[in-house]
Amino acid sequence: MSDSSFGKGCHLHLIDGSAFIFRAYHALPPLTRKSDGLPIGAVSGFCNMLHRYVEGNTGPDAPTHVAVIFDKGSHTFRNDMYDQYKANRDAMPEDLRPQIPLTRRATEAFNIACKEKEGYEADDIIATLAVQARAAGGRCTIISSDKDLMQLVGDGVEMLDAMKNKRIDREGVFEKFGVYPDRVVDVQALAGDSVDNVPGAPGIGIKTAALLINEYGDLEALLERAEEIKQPKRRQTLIDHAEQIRLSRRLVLLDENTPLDFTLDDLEVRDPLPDQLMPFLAEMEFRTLTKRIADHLDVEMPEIDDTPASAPDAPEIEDVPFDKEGYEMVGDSAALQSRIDRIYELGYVAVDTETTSLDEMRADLVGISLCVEPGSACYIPLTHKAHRGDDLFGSDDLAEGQMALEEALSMLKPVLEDPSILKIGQNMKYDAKIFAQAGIDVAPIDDTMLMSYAMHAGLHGHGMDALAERYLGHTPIPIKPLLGSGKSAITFDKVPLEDAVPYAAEDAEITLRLWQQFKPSLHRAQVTRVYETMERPLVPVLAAMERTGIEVDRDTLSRMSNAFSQKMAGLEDEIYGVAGRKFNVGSPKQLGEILFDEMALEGGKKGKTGAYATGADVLEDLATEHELPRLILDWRQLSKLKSTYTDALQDHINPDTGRVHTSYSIAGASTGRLASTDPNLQNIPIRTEEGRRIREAFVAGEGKTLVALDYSQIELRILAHIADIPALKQAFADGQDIHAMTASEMFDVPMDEMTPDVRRRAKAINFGVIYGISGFGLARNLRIPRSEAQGFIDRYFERFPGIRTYMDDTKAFAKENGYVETLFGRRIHTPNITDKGPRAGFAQRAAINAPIQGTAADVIRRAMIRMPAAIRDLPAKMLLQVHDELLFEVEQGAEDDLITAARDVMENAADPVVKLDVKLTVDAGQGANWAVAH
DNA sequence: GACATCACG
DNA sequence: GACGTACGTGATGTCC
Repeated sequence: MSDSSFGKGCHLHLIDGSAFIFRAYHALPPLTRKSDGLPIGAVSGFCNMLHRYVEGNTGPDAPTHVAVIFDKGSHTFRNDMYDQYKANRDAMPEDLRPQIPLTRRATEAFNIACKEKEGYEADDIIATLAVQARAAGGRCTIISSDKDLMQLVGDGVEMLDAMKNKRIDREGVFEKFGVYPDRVVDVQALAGDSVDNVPGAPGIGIKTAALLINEYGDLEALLERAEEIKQPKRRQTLIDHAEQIRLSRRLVLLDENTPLDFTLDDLEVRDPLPDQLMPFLAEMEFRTLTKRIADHLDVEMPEIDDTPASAPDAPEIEDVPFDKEGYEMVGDSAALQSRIDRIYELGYVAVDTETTSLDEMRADLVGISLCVEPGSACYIPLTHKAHRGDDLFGSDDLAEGQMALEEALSMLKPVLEDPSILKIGQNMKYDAKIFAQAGIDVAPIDDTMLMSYAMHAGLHGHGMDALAERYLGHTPIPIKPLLGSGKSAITFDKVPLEDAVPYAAEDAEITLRLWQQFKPSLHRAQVTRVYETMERPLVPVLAAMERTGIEVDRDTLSRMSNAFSQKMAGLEDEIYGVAGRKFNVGSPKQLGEILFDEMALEGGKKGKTGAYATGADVLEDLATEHELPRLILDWRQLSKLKSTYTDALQDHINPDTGRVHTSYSIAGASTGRLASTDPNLQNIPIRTEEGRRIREAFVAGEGKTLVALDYSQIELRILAHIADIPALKQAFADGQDIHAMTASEMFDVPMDEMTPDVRRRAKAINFGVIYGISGFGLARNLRIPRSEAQGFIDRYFERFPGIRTYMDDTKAFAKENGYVETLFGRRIHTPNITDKGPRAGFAQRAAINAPIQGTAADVIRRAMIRMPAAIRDLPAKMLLQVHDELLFEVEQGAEDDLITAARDVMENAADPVVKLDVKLTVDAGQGANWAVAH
C-alpha cells in the first residue's frame, strides 16, 4: 500500500451500510445468540457479506481505499425542510434495533473504516466522498443499489449492485431514469418517491418526468415554461405544484459538502487484524463463520463459549415441565428488584395483568405476573382483598404481604417503557390499555396471539387456552373454579393469594413458552412481514382508539327507545288482532305455528331443527298473501333497533368518560378484518331511514366535528387488480359508475339508457363475484329463476374471462397449499378445501373471497398504522374503523386539513409493498353527528 | 348453550 | 345427477 495521498490511480469503495444491514436482516431467519438470546441474525448476515466482500477484493480493480457509511439519527436536515420526509416508513423491527450498534463494531473488527454523521444521511456522506475522490483524480465505486445515489454516477464514479454483481454506469442510470446522472434529481423531483415520502408532482411518474426533462432541458426551464405544455392536465399539475416539486428536488439532491472530520487518506485499505476480528466473532458466537475466517486468515480458531449464561446446566427449553411449585409470589421491592435485574440481563419479559373486569375501561389492576424463563414465573399481587367475595363480612381490607401498588408500578414503569426491553404478552392490547390507565406506555411489545394469527389464521382460534393445548400440550389452570359463575361470581381481587399466584404466574409462563416457539416459526411460515407490519404495530393504534371512544348522546337514544316502545305496542295489538290470539311475537317458533299451522299459509318450510323458517326473506314473500307478515317484519325491525341499539348502547356509555368504548379483536376474523365487540360499533344501522337515525346519537364533542372517510368500492377495485380485468380497471380509471358499466356490458344497454333495475342486477352480480358466485345464490338474492341467474353468470364470465380464471386458480392454489394469500402476503388457511359433497362449495367460496376481503382489510390496517404520524400535528383523533371506513373527531376549523392528510394516507396505503393497477379513492363527509358525516 | 334472526361491510 | 349454497362478522331473544 502506498503512503502517498489519495489521487490518480486510487480507487475508493463506499459501502452503503444500511443497505447491507437490511439485506442481511431480511435474508436470514431471526437467529439469536445461544448464550443469552440476543438477536443476532442481521449481524451474522452482515459479517458474512463483509467477509465475502473482503475475499472478493483481489486483482487489478481492487480498492485502495474503503469505508462503510451508516445513517445516524432519524432526524436530518431534510426533516427541517419537510416534516413528512420518510414519515411513512415502517418502524424498525424491534429485534433489529439492538443489532445496529453491533454492525458498527463488526465493521471496525474487520478493520474497515466506519463513518457516520449526526443529522446527515449516509447518502450525503457518500456523495461528499465520491465528489472528493473524483476531484482528486481517482475512481470511486459505490456499493449500493439505492437509486437515490445514481445522481453521483459518471466521471470515474460508478455503482455496484453487490447482490446482482452488476455495475451501474452512466448508461445504466439512463436505463433506469431515462436521463443521465446530472438530470436524475430533476426526474426524481417530478416523479416523487413513495418510499421516502417525497411528494413530487401528482400523476407524474419516472417515464413522464424523463420525457419532460429531456424536452425542456432541466427542471427550472420546465417549470418556467410550464405554460407551453400541451396536455392540459399535466400543464396544470406542474403549475399548481411548482413549489412542491422544487421542495422535492431539494429533498432528493444529495449534499456534496457534508462537513467531515476525516479525509480520503484516512480510508486506506487495511488488512484485517486477527486479534481484533476473531474475538468479536467469538463473542457473537458465530461458529461457522469464525471457523471459515480463521482458516482464511490462517490463524487458530478461538474458543467459543455459548453455554447459556443464565443457567449453565439448564436442560433444553422443552424439557422443563410446567411446575406450579416454581411459581413465586413477589411481595416486596427487593424481590421485585431481583426480577427486574434478571429482565435487564435477558432483554425481554413475558407480562400478564390480572384485573377486576374484562372491560379494560372499567377494569382495576389487581396484580401483575412476569416470566423470563420457563419454570420461574412470578406473580405480584397488588390489590387483592383480605376476604373472599362470599365472606359474610367481606371488607375492603387488603390481603397481607402485597407490595404497594404505586411502588410496584414506579419500579416497573421504566422496564415497561424501556425501548431495549421487549414485553411479551398474549393479547397485549388488553394489558397495554390497563397499564395506560396507570400512565404507563408499554413498548416495545410482542404478542403471541397475533403471532399465531399471522401463522394460523383459518386453522383454529388464538386464545391462550387453545394455543397452550395445541402447541405446548399443556392444559392451563381453569379460571372458572376460582371465580365461580353466574350471580355468585367474584372478581379476581377476591381470589385468595394461594390460588391467584399459580393461576396468574402460569399465564405469563405459557405466554413466554409460546413466544419461544412462535418467534422463530414466523419466518418459516413466511409471515414475518405480515406480523411486523400489519399486526404488531396495530396494537398501540387500536388501544388509543378504544381508549378515546366516541361520544354517544343518551337522551337521543332514550327518546328513540320510548318511541320504539310505543310503536311496538301498537303493532302488537294489530298483530294479535290479525292472528286471532296473543303470542310471543319475538318467538319464531310460535310465529311459525301461527302462520303455517293455524293460518295455513303456503310455503312453510321446516329447518333442520323442525321449526318453520320465518326469516325476513320468507316473510317478505308471504307479505303479498297476507297482512300479518308485514306487521311482523315492521315489529322485528323496531325490536332489533331497540334491544340491540337504543337500549343496549346506553348501557355501554362509560360513566367516567361519558363515551362508548368498543373493543376491536385483531385476531378474530380469519380474513384479516377487525371485529368490534362490547359494543359492536361496526354494525350500527344505516340501510333503512329509521335505523340510520340511530347514528344521530353518535356525536362530536363540544367544538368538534366528526369526519368520516371511506374507501369507494375497495373490494371491486382489488378484484379488478387481482383478477386482472382490463374493462373493470379502465372503468375505475375513468371514474365510471362501476355497476352501471357492468350492466351496460352485460345487458347491452348503453350507459345513458341505464335503468335503476338493470343497474341493481349488475350490482348484485358484482357482489356475487366477490363472494364466489353461484346461480342459486344470485337467484335467491335477485328473486329470479335459477336458470336466469345462471345465464347472467355465464354472460359475466364471457365478458370478463379473467374472473373465472381467478376463481379456478384460487381454488387450485388452496387445494395445493392449504391456504390462500392476500396481496400483502397474509395467509388464510383453508383446511376444508378438500371437503367432498355439499360442503365443498362453502370452502371454495370462502377461498375465493378471502384474498379480496383480506387484501382490503390489509389496506385499511396499513392506513390505520400510518395514521397517527400523519395526523400528529392536527387536533384530531381516530375513533372508529368499519371495514372500509375510518371515523375521526377533529376540532372545528381543522376538518379540511384532516381530510387532506387522512385521505392521502388511505389512498396510498398499499404503497410501497403493492403497486395496485387501480387507484384507491376515498370519499369524505363531515358533520356534528355520524348520520351527517357518513 | 344452540339456534334463529338481523344489524353492518 | 344430487347435494344445498352467496363472503365476513356480533348481539339479541327464545327455548331447552
